[in-house]
Amino acid sequence: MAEKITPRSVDYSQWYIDIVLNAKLADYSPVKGCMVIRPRGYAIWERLRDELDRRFKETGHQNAYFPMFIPMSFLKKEAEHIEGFSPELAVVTHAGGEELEEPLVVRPTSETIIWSKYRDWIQSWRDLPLLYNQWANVVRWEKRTRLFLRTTEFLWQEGHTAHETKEQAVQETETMLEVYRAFAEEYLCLPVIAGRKSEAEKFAGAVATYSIEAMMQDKKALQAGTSHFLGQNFAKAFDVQFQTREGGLDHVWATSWGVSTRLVGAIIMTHSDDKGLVLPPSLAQEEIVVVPIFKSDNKATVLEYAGKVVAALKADGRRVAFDDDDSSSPGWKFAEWEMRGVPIRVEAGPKDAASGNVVMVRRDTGEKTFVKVEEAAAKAREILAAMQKDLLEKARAFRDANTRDVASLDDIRAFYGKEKKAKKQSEVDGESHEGTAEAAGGYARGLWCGGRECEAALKAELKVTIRNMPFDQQADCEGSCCLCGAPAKHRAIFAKSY
RNA sequence: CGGGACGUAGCCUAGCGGCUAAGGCGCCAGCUUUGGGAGCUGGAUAUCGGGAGUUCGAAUCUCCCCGUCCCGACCA
Repeated sequence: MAEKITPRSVDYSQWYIDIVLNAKLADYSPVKGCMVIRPRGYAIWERLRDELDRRFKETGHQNAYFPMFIPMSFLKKEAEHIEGFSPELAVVTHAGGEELEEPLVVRPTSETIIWSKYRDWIQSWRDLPLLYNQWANVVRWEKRTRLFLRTTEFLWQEGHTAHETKEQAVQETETMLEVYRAFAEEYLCLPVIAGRKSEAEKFAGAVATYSIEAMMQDKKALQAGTSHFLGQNFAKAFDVQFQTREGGLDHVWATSWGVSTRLVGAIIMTHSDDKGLVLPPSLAQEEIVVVPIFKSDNKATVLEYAGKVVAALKADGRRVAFDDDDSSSPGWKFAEWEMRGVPIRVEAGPKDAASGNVVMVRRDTGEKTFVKVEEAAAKAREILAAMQKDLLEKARAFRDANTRDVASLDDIRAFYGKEKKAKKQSEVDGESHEGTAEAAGGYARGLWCGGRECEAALKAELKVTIRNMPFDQQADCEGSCCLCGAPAKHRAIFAKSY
């Protein structure tokens, strides 16, 4: 059979699409830019969602649900907000066979409808803080879509909190970004950089936006989560005031924060290879697949043996698939389960049954281990734990190897200019051989003055933008802006991004 | 939203104005097989993306629309 997955070295975009479609994570819908999330894809989202939800509850948040239809007038109450979102709104003008008096916007985000209710619910400082989250779908009419990464409709969570003081709201913004950072690294094996967004990149209506940024295998950055300090902007727009401890009146301070199904795309693009999906064990629908290898004359023996292995693994708490289908060959099954990203494959055949072993194969490294059957459960646990750790470290090493300190615009040009040469070279060669490692680019780290102009100029010239200003790298920012030479204020990460 | 490419069975592809739209993969049945995508025999599956037009005749030519991919613009 023909190779199903386009190698990364040939066409990174096509590789990504091939994985999503062939691993049956998602499919296209009849409506442009929308996607159907299939069970294997949704399972990843479910696991991710459940763990994140647990972490939200642990930090004192509650879930609620607000409607998807928002009166158009609500969005107009916050000037920057409507300006930022209006190009991508879907609007309902007719319902029940009649034209509506006021058009309804299908939510692109829920700040406005939520704040319209917070106005009713918040009277006193005793009502604060209000720490709500909702899991929902949102719609943004995107011009250019990509499965999971940018779709017209997507699933996400949006936290919306209200606080008594500015300090508390800022604290909440930072706390939630830290929840995202820890979650991304521990659970998704995505090494991320937590930092503050530039003015140009911040959320429409926010005072400050923070993000976690991940690097994909093509060295482009992907914003994996955001947390916004909204100041009193929405409280003022929706007139949400409360009585302070001192008896005065003040507008409440707000935050919002979210991650979306885009994370599924980030996971795919960070860990997977040319054989298919690679998943962190934490997210895998099945941690282990057991493939019995039998002939017709030993089928019963082998199946019984393999069945015992399955039982032992399940008894140890593992999520196990048992592929005892007799119509496809072992080789087929191996390839198929690798495509699906199952972390461990256990092979159990007649030779193993005779020797009391099984073969354990690790998805990310391909490493084969012969294990005594009574040690299989312990060994599986060990491999899964190692894989969870190694995937993060491998991604971190890749990122660090593709991060460079820059001091001038020429440094940046050289950093990304190489990529152009590499592309031209590969065009000459007809095909490139090395995979993504050959392309230049990645994160450029340098001092920045904070000015909008030099950031915009950089974007215009190289399509490189400021991803964020890492929290842990703001000490010692003396020097000049690597873009314009003015006195620097921050240290920023520059990169091409999704 | 502009430029380009593409759309033929579940998937990939041939056919590019003329007879009943062809092949591979997959699928179904049976036999045989199974340690890295097996084999044989038989079988089913196509409003040729949709619509309109040109023509004696359209998968094939023209126009419009829809969708996917790539480039650009845009993008909390």
